[in-house]
Amino acid sequence: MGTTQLESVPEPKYWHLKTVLSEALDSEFSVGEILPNERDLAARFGVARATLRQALEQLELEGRLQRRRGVGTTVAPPRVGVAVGTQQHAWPEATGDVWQAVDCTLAAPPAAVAAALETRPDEAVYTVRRSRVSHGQPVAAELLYVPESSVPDLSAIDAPSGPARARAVLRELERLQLEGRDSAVELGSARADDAKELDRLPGAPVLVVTTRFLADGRTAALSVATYRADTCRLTFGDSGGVEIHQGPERQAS
Amino acid sequence: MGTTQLESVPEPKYWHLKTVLSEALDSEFSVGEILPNERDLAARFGVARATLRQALEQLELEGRLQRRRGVGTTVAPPRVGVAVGTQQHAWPEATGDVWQAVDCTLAAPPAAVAAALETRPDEAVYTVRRSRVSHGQPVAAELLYVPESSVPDLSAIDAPSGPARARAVLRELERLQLEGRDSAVELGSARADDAKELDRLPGAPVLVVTTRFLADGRTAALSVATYRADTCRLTFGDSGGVEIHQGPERQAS
DNA sequence: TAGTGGTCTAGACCACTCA
DNA sequence: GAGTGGTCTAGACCACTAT
Repeated sequence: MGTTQLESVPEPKYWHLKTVLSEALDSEFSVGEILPNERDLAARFGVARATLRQALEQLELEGRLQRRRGVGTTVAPPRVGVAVGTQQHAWPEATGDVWQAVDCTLAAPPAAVAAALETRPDEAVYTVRRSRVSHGQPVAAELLYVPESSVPDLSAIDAPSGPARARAVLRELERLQLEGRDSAVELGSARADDAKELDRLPGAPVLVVTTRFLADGRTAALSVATYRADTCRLTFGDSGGVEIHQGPERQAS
Repeated sequence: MGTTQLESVPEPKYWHLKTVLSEALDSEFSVGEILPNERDLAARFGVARATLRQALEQLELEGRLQRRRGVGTTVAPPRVGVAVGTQQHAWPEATGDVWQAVDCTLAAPPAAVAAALETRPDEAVYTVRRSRVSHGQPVAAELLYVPESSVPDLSAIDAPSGPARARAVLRELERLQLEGRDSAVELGSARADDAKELDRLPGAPVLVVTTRFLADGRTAALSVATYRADTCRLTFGDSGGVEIHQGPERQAS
């Protein structure tokens, strides 16, 4: 057969498409610009819409695109670097403007949380819900679990409800001598409640940062923070963190 | 039609499927067990294969499943915790068995790397390729960029080729006084070469850890490590890192 | 109401693994 | 060669946003 070039390893169409689009984004589009709609793009490249969508999904996963139902697909700005655990021995900041307390409940925690906290499954635990905003966009939703025994001086009277109670718990927590912290990062998909708070659809890819705060020789608090994977770059360590935007990515094929 | 329950917020089928499958995995399957094939599963749940696949993809993203072409879908073991930057002031280990040197070249680096290294774009940089294995599985592929000026005493004679040269570069690097390191974690998709090394298909989700090593008041080396997102939990900090496996995940709906 | 992305279907063929 | 997951098509309808 007179195929022009016999590809030894035939690249999937969507993969090739992704490369082409990626280069077009670099050279022909600027941040915030709206792309043609999916039906037009698919027709232009001569593929089915599902195939085009596979390419767009990857580009969205890599933080190059932003898609919103009813609106369209736009070129995403570079990922924002969010500091995570810069200070090895700092409590989750109660004040400052990065985290905003949303709510606080007192109840028995999920079994997995109780295990990580090394509390009895029936011991009541404060669950503080916070959200983090950066550059005007919501970037993370956090659940902070604080065993009642970590904040013994907190009385229900001090903390009547909601955000006020959350702040009271955080204030009490800071009185403890923090000895260290452990973190872990893994990929997850947004639960319905987190997705809503992050302005994404359920199932959207997120980076889950689990942090254990150690004080008095035990786990004094546990934070499970869910970051938008499409828009965030988590930075650790002394200073700001490295930014490498690989630019036009050439496929080795 | 006599639909049993009129869902006020109709959950997508694939989302509901994912929940059902997730529960089945918890209660009826054990690690390593093979699931029925996709065509059978789709028929059993009364959905198109594409819809079923959407659910499976999510579960794979969350590290619950492992799929291999030509073989089948199996229940994945819990994610392995891999230590990343446990020691704030440690060079990338040259010895030890976690990282294995694969290759080493000396050439002008990509522009983005040169910028992060603060070298002239034409300055030659050693590119050390290493792979990391954990529990017998490849978990990460790394490119370590070391400017020639960081290892001035290295001569071509010391390092004839391949892995030997890579080890020589690492040895020289360790002689510098390390002042600190910066890391950043973000979501990416595997390039073709990394995918091959990680035993995944191109485009597979990966956690990209970019680390800058500081010595002599400048960036002495830059590491770009690509971790399998499906099998890895990256741990930072003093000790091992937290493990929270949420178990059966109840959807708030 | 028009236009967007999100979901879903019922097929088809391909690339790969393994007996 | 049989069976698996991976890719692709050409439709359809739905949920959401803006006007």
